Order: sequence, then C-alpha cells, then structure tokens
Amino acid sequence: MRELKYAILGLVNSRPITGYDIMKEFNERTMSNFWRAKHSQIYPELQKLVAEGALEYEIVIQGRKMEKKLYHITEKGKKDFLQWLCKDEPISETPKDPFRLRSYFCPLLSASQYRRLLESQLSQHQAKYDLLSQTMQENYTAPPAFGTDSFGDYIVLEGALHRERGQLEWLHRCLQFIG
Amino acid sequence: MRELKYAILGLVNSRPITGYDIMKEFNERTMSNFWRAKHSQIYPELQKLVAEGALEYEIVIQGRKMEKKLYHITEKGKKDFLQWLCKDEPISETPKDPFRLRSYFCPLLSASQYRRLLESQLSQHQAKYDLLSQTMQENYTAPPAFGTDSFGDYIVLEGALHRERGQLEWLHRCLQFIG
DNA sequence: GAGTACATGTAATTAGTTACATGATTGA
DNA sequence: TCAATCATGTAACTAATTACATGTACTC
Repeated sequence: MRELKYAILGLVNSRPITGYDIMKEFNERTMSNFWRAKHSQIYPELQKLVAEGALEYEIVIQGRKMEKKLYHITEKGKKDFLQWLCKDEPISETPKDPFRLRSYFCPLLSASQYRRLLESQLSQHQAKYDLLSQTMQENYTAPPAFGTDSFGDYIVLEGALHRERGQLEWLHRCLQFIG
Repeated sequence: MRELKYAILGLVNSRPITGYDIMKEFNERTMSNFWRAKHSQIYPELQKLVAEGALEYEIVIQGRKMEKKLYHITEKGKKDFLQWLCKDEPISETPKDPFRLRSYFCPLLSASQYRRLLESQLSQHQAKYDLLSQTMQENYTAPPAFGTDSFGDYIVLEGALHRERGQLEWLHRCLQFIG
C-alpha cells in the first residue's frame, strides 16, 4: 500500500524538509504515535520518490561545506498525496501484539509469574500515558478548530491517549482476575 | 524476535496439530485478535522448527491417501517455549495505523470528506465490536478462573473488546469535533 | 459431477530492522 | 578537543504478503 510513501509526501507537502528532519518526525514527534521509520528506510524511499517525480530537492550548504538535501513536493506528488488522503479504505488488520500473545498462553505460568509481567507492562504503559497527558496539557488549552494546522496533531494525540487508556484498563482487569 | 516461532510452539504445545489447523487458529480463531499469519509463512516456519529440533511430526492418512503432517512438540521445544513465555520484555512499539496517518493530515480535507471517512471507520469498528461482544456472550457466562485452559482465551477477548472500545470512543470524539 | 474445504508447498516481491560506513557541525 | 548531534548513505538480513502450483476429500 506504499504507506511510507504517503507519510513522507504528507510531511514534505507541509514544508520543504530534509531526510534527517523527516526521520525526527517519525521517531520523536507526534507522528511516532502511529508511524515509525528508520533512516535506512527513509533515504531510499526519498530517492524512489524523486525518481517517480513526486519530489525534487535542492542542495543547501550548512556551515562551511556540509551538504543537506532539502526536499520539495512537485505537482504530481501533491496530486498523488491528496488522492490517497481522501480514499476510504477498509479498517486495517488488527495489529500484532507480543504481550497479548504471551497472555493467551498465560495459564502455563504461575499466578505470581504472570502478575510480574502484568505489573511491568502496566508501569511502562502508565509512564507512556502520563507523557502523552503532559504533552496534551502543555500544548492545548482548548481543542483547535477543524481545518487549522494543529487539528491533525491534536486528534492523533487524543487517539494515542484513548489507546493507552484502553490498554491500561485491560491490564488492570487482568490483574484483578489473578488476584 | 521470532514471535511467529513462539506462537506456533504455543499452539503445538497445547495439542498435536497440523499446519492447516495452525493456519485456522491464526486467521479464524481467538488468535486472530493479536496475531495473524498466512500459510505461506507457517509451512516454512514449521520446517525450520523441525530442523531446530523443537518440533517433530508424524504422517497421518486422511481418507484414502491424503497425507497430513501432525506436529508434536519436543522436550527442547517445550523448554524453549516456556523460557520465552515468562520473559519480561519492554512494551512493544506503537503499532502502525494507516487511518491515524490519514487523520494526521486531515486539515487538507473538507469537513464532509473527513466525516465520510470517519463514519466508514466507525461502522466497521462497530461491527467488529458487536461480533466480539457476541462471541463473549456466547462463550462465557462468568469469567474463567486463572489457570484454567480458557483463561487465556478469555482475557485476550477482553483485550480485543477494550481495544475496539477505545477506538470507537476516539472516532466518536473526532466526529464530534468536525460537527 | 461440481463446488467447497482440506492440505501442503514454493517463488517473487515488499516492508522493515540491524549493522556497516562516513564525514561535518556545534557547543562545552 | 571531545562528545553529541547533524547528515546521508548502503548491505545483509528478517518478516510478511501475494502469487503460483498441486492434489485430495467431502457433501450436495
């Protein structure tokens, strides 16, 4: 489905950007709440998108001589992206989840062993939830209006909070069962 | 992390089983709520597990001459599996989500276009939730005790319900914002 | 006899991770 | 000058999907 392609096109569409900054978006910014990619996947994809005519780049000199490639979207890239954006696709496959896989086989563990695993998951998910909560508080006093630039950011952050909340509730329920 | 390996070992550990039936577990049973695999991935992995000494098989004749391979777990396989099962691993990476990717860029769509996408997602997730709900009602009058065979089945079904509930709540919240 | 489900495989491709590899810039 | 970060790439490998390929058994 070339999702990485469209994730990149979306970013370049919003502003001229380097491969390095695209990587930061994927791994450190809001984007990381629903898509991640390493630089080793991003750079080849950028080259492919230039070859396809969806992107162009200019060389920019940083400092004395370091070369950066600043990518711009082309008309073709913009058309491609907007066409993808409004497509109504069936809900994606249920994501693979290694902890649920363990949980499925948990009757083979002792209660104390499984409790230990649950508590570890719980504390990590709680930390993640707290961090998301904090980001929300620090960045939004009120929900931004639909159509404003930050609306996308806001709703996916809301989505991440809902997802973590569901996860935490489930983990608490599991703990409750094993007593 | 060889998760497919352990998913298969867990199934074979519970009973002697054919590759075909493993495929059914992955794609039609409870397992499909947190792990999926096609037969083209399962059969080679089974061969690998036999080569590793984690599984053995016997040929069983079905009808006149059709050969089935009935897989059994070995002591080594059992040890491998139990060792994996009690391992406390860090929470898995946030799953990739194509609809959230679209949502992130939704300010480029009109309200009616994005509403259409949201409503489509909503009805599909609602249908999934209803199906899970029904499965729960049909199979469990009361939660099974920890340690019983059906406990694993039960909690991952609970997990799937929590996940879908979180997703539905988020989609409703998005709809609410665009009015 | 036809259609569906049972049963098992391989080949080609795409997606993604880990490791290898290099060099410049910035701030302490 | 040292360390962290900026910046860009490739190679090897693992994971997963799609397509190709074949034949049997069961039920209507």
